[in-house]
Amino acid sequence: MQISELSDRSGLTVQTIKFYIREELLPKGSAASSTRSEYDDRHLERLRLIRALREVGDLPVAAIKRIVSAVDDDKIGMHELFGTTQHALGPHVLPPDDPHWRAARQDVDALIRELGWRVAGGAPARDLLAQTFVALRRLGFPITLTDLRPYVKAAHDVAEHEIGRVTGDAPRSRTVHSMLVSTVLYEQVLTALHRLAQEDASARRYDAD
Amino acid sequence: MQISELSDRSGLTVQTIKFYIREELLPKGSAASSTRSEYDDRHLERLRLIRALREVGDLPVAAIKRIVSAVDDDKIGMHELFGTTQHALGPHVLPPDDPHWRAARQDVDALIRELGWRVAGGAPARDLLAQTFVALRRLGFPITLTDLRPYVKAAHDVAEHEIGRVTGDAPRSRTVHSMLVSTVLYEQVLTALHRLAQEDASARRYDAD
DNA sequence: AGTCCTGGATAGTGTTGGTATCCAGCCAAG
DNA sequence: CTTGGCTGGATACCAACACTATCCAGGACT
Repeated sequence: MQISELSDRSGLTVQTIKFYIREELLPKGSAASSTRSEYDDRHLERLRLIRALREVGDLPVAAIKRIVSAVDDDKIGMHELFGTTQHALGPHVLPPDDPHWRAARQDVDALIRELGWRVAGGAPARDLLAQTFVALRRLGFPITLTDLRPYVKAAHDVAEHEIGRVTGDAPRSRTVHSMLVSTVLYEQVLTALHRLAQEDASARRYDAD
Repeated sequence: MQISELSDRSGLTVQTIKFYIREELLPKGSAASSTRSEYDDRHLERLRLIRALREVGDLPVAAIKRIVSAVDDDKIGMHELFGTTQHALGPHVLPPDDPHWRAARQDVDALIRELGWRVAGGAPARDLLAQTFVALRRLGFPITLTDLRPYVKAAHDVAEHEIGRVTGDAPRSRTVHSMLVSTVLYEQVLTALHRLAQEDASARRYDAD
């Protein structure tokens, strides 16, 4: 397959594919001559993955690079890859050394401990949650455990379902893709449905019609 | 209050505040002299809102501008403001005229109809969901109604809880803030908890320990 | 022989979200 | 009544990001 066919089948321009090769998101094709390379289905599949992570997951190119190099490293186990993905998802802002922030972060840590969840201490999602706690408090809407309960339940139920869906007895590349799909794409599914459900609830509450 | 105090209390630099005034996110202070303006608590509160929408919600400045001008317009009702916020959240990519995409969009519309949800036809979240459908299909993980069920339930439960929490008998500004908080900030809460729950599930599944 | 495509390199583009600087004018402290 | 710091307003500048455009010479197909 030439690069132009790869372009047609992936829906990305030749320039963009070259750019991804330069950035090491996509491996080079095998050189057939000094001015021609051969690409195969693995290149195509990789491009589709990149496109999904970029367009749906809105991940920066640098984050995708970290993910795909973990994907390509056979020594990296599934749970480790999970951690890599979580780091790629962000947030990418490092928390300030602020007393409010430290308190929020401790609240988050306490919550996770209380729930008995096994989550790495350095998981970025801890910071993400702490960040919202700080913002909510600043805006005069402090969050309580009661407020959180429905979210915890929803998150838990959905995650439970997701982990069951990741294929177990399949080639590594399939399992890995299935995991990335679960974390990055289904996160958007949940977000989209959440927004739709909110609009419905708002219509029922405010829009008599 | 001078601008420097506003800066200290909001945690934003003077330059950034000036920038927000230029971009019409924040109204000017009342001119006390040709080189001095007076700011009040409403300015501070507005800045805190802007900061939350930027840093937690990751909304672009232009989107925040649209939100705050809807907030400031007393003629705009709560449900209408909801729609404005949804549009501000995106996605900001307009869908291509592609048969796969149209099919996905029809699936989404059918789903919403089946659920009986009252959602505007032009709601951007429809496109967001359709976009994930297309990507999932392209990656060889087509989504089914069964896959969606837990997400629908989770989204519905959480939204139901949220709409109940929006204060009813309070000054408009408080109600409006409470609505924005529910949509933008609690979306991040749900996302963060989802990621944490996934990591826990992954640890239990893959990381014997 | 001519036309098209290619790999590889380098430079340029548009958007976003601020920063930095400069300039007078003012205001309060000494 | 001067002096030092802060101000509004204007303008310029900047870095990151994700491409996009151009150019080149060397194949390859027709």
